[in-house]
Amino acid sequence: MTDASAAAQRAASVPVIVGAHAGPGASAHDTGARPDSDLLEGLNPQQRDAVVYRGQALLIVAGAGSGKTSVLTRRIASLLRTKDAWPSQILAITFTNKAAGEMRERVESIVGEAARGMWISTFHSACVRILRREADNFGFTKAFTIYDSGDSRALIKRLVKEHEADAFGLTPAATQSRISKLKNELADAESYARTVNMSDPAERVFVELFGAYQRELQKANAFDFDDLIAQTVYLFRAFPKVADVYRRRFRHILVDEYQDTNHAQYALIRELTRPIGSDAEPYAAGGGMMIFEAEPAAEDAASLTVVGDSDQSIYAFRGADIRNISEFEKDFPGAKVVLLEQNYRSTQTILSAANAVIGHNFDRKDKKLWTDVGAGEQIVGFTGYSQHDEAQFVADETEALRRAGVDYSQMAVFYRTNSQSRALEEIFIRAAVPYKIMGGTKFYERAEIKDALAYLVAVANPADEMALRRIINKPRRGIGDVTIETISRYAADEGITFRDALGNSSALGVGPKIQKAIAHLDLVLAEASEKMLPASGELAPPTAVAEGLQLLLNKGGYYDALRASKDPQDEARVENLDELVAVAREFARNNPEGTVLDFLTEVALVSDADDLDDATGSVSLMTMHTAKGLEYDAVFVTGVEEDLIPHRISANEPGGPQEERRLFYVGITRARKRLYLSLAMTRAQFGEVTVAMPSRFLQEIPADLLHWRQSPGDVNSRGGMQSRALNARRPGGGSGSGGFGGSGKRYGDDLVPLPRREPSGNLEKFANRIPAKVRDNGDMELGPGDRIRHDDFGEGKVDAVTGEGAKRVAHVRFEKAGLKKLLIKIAPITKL
DNA sequence: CCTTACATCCTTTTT
DNA sequence: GGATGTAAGG
Repeated sequence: MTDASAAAQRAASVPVIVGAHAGPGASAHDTGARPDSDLLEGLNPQQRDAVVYRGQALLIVAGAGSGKTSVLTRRIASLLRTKDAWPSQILAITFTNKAAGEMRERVESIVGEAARGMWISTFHSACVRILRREADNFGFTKAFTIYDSGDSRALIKRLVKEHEADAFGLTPAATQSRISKLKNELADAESYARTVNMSDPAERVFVELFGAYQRELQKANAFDFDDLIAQTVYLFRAFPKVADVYRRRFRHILVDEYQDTNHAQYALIRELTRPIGSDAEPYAAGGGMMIFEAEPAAEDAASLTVVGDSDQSIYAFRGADIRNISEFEKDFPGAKVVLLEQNYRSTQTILSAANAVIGHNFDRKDKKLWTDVGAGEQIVGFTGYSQHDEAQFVADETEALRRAGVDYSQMAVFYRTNSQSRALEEIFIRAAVPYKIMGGTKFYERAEIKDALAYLVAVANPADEMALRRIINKPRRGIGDVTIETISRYAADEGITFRDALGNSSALGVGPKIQKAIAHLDLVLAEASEKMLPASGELAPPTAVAEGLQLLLNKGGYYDALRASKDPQDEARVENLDELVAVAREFARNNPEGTVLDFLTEVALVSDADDLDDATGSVSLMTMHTAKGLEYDAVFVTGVEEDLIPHRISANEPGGPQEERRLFYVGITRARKRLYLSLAMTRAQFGEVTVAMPSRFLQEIPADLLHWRQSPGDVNSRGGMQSRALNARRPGGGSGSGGFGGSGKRYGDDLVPLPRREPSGNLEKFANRIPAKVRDNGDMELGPGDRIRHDDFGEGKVDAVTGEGAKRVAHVRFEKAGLKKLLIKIAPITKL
């Protein structure tokens, strides 16, 4: 509501007055010079179109690096400048909170104060805002909390156990992902039950679980991530009057990364862009497309702008439906489509490689990125013997770039799975390269942080029994499962909540020691509650959250327990908790009126990518998923191996290999000037060393674009365990036996055998050819004293053998090369 | 009720 | 290799 008054205030200071609800109409841009002409400077004709178009529906197909963020921000600025919209009429949806923050900043830098009052946020944040306002309408309270995937997994785990559902193959993980998928399709337990054969006991149990899960959430006054969207849609459908409030308010809706929206998000957009008052009468809801009813007053519907690129759709696994974007024109008849193909980010070499790779996806609209900045450097390829060797190459190369004047913050290292970061991290530490891991074991997923937050939840939302159960014995208070069950039964018998039962510790019939512990916990929670949630009408001081948190941790005994512990990790845990308190203080500074709930909401909805990268002066490490939307001068894509990218699991999923290719495409198009593709011949995956094969995607890159610093062939014919990063040998010579994939496994649908391109230069003749087999010495027996010959190092004597099985390492003293460690299974050695 | 030892599963990707 | 779960003993 402050938005509205702020807008009104500004309205007084500008010459053109537009009625409060009279939307666009008489816009200013028909007369004379455009008020937004400065916004169009430096834009190409297509970008211009996208900024100035005014109509019901606009699809901006924005290839990687085509300046879409700039277009989107200028479009918003233009809407404001031309008085086609008030700030409060704009709803812009981005993929991450960070993207939202950046967009807001950029709009503000153009139009200044006038940007206030816009909603620029993620789907999830926007829905929380709406739900908090409307929660009382449908069986929740404003104090609802948000379950992240860990929370809901814990709940599901408990339910699976209670229903003995694992007997039907319903593991917690499987159940969770099925429920999530269904929610993304806007199904609930009842509607799902109608579609399946309920005589199948497994289905019956699943429906039972789904229903129980939902009841538990409601009882706990909590939403999970998927609910935030789906329940908002239900809210709008069940209460058209409420929906109309938001339809009236948001006249211009803009959605970024539209290719990654799922059905629920699509439905939400659909609801918001209906004409006001249009669903006074019921309409066919539920699965699939809804037909746009003949609307009497189409101009009443909000205008919709979506931006996306189907080649960058990488979230199908969590329900993103590429049809949302590919059928946009069908969904919104008369929609205007603008195509942005000129790339302002990368060199032509990088773009050609990207085009070639993505061109292998069939069933896609052909789109070719181009640039006028020139070819630039060749892509560099490197093959390490192990992931450590590969990491060493990356570290050495970052150092070389640094010396050449590239700032660390302009370099990034990508990988497919989070676990790959470990090897990189080890080497980076040793090489003293400053780095920052985005994501990974996330701060807010650490046990101690979750515990601390559970304390806050226990205060802010007493209905949330999960949170209470989590902290009731942390630190150890002697309250185990038996006691918890006792409390739970007592609460049920008395018809009170679990939280209230804690207040009656003397009535529980537990031992005096335990009774005292419960009473103490109850007291601490009550005290914190008083601090953070003053009686209605009063406002808690900004510092209340931070102080309340400290109170809980101190008086609750959490800090003491950690400090008393002799586990060295607990020291780090204390530091993490201190950091959380600091986060709470920071929050208070930015949101003087922020409540505990606001704090918890913010914390629940931050993502890795948000974890702000003022990584000033450090190299960024992240997954390719996290990399979406970012760009760097130099990019290293590591682990370019079969089973990793494309990931092994994707092989059996419909469309899996294609999505993996898009992911790889996203990775390489992040690079501005330099792109490195690296892999390792062996990779330690959960203890065992496995032999890795070069990714099929490497073959899809034209040979003349890729210069192998050390090709898979080099590694195959010559051996060794230490890094070759700095003294890399020339590629070519003697390498490149055999073709690709010979006897190897086959994957998925799209392993297309490529005719080999004739390489342009002789020097790198077979450089891009990928060998089928890696050397394998089988179970070569070696022991101390044995003499061996190594292809590179010559003869030497074995000092010792360590490790087991495939990981056996020989420590060898060579006559010329000195002491080396060799992985016996694959080193190019023969026993003498 | 807590601690320890052993077993098992696992690894995509995330709001 | 790591986290998480189960069984046994204290």
